[in-house]
Amino acid sequence: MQLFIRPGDDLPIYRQIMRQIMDAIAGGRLTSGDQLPSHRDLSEQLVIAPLTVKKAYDELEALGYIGTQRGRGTYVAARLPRGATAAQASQLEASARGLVSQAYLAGLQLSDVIQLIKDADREISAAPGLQPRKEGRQR
Amino acid sequence: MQLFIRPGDDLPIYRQIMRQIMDAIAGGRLTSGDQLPSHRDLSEQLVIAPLTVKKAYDELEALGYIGTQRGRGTYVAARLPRGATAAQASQLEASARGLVSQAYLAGLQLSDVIQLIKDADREISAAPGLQPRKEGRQR
Amino acid sequence: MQLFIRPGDDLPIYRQIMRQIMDAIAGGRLTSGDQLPSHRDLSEQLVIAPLTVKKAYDELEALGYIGTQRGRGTYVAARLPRGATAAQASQLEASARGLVSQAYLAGLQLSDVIQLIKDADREISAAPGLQPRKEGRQR
Amino acid sequence: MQLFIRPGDDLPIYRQIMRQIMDAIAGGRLTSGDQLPSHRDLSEQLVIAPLTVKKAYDELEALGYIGTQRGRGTYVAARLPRGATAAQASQLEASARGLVSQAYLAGLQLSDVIQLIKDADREISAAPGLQPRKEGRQR
DNA sequence: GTGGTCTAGACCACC
DNA sequence: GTGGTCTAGACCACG
Repeated sequence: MQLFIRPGDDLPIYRQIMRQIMDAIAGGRLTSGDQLPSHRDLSEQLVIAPLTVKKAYDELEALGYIGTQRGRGTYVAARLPRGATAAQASQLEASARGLVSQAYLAGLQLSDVIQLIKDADREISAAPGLQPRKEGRQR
Repeated sequence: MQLFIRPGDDLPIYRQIMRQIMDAIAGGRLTSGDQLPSHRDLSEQLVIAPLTVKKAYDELEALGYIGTQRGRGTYVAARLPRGATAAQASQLEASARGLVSQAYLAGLQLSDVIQLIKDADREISAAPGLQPRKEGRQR
Repeated sequence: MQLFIRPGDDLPIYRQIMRQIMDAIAGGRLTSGDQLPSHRDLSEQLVIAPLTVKKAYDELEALGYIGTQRGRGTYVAARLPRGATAAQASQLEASARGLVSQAYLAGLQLSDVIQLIKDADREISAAPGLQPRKEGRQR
Repeated sequence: MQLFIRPGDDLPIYRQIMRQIMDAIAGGRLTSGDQLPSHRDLSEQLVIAPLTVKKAYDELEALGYIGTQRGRGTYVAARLPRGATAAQASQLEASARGLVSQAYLAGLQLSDVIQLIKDADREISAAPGLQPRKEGRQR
């Protein structure tokens, strides 16, 4: 299980957790049915309050990425909310625009940005990240 | 002068202003020496508190993008802070990673993301955006 | 025997079971003296823990809907607890209020809600639901 | 401002709050743009922890009923999430089914249930409930 | 043991 | 003042 948080970061801890889990799903390292560690275990491991992890899980559940079953655990949703909504699409455009603008201010060219994207793709697809807890394994 | 803010957005208003001005600089629609509207005028136009605009200007000044000349107004800095700092570089990587991850969750492919980037490039370079207030044109 | 459970549901599994049995009694598909499947059989069929079914039966027994005869099985009670208690009445009002509110938020009218009620009535009275295990038919 | 909670209730406090606010919206006593009391004020008034109210507000926001603006307050959403989704529709059917079943067990007839619905309609539309805090008013 | 709820504080960013 | 985040506990319901 590799999940990293940077306590003083600009991004709230619970969002760092959300993002890493969503990254793992996006990269295929977590797929439908995989069990996530209990929010208590994860909080212990990351040395943060259980509620903080729970908040991340709650939001992910509200977004449809994971589902919880009382007394049993938390799992990656069977049907992931794919399919670009209009809102998603416009947000992606805004993000792309932000990235490009940011890059130009730093003196990069369009080709440099595209290289950045390719690097990110490789990183997301390959990163070891988050070890799901499959059936009886783990302690 | 076209500047748009969304009050309920995730991004604080003052950051929305900062970003749009930085975008305009990145896109060449604002260049060294161009005058920005006074924070009072801008606040009136956007129907927000003057302090909020002032905060955006202050931060931009602290970052070196603009400079104020007491009694004369606010101008885009003569020497813009180009040149990728280490911090900037790592932040760009993080942004790229976020964009790609977000896109994959929405079901897009790497090629789709690259297209998004190209679209953003065109939009940033061409958009009319922020109309600088050149020389004497007052109000 | 048709009994359906949704593991990740808001309602605990044991309550889903209780509700479906109470529905069957309300709809006349189960009546006084009908035998219910053993909690072990039912748990096997639903692929859940036997304790969960037992809890549902225990609660139903505490409420007076069913009775167990040691060594013989579980049966629908001879004298069902009809007669609206004050508590039941106020709960019914609360449920009705919840339903109406929920419907209005979804854009429905009063008449639509009444239609929903009529549909539900038809469904409850007619549905095949829970097949009681009459007399000697064993497994 | 009238909002009532029953601490020991079956329904969690934060859901009681959610429901009453949704009821108020459904009944037209709260409409788009109305400001809700701050979660701190409301928590004080109800004598519960601020986080509990906040959780109710958070969930309502996730559902699209209200929106928050940092530093300004919380408001009823401009565009309420009307329009029966498939999920909403099936949930309404389930609720209706539950109500009817519950009523029959209590010995009521179909006509009695319809009367219950009509009573609930009157109550929701007329109840004084939740006083929105319009512009400068309040304290 | 798992998730669900709640408390009573705290500090920060924003407007 | 507002909302946003976080802590370090606690108790309960569920399976």
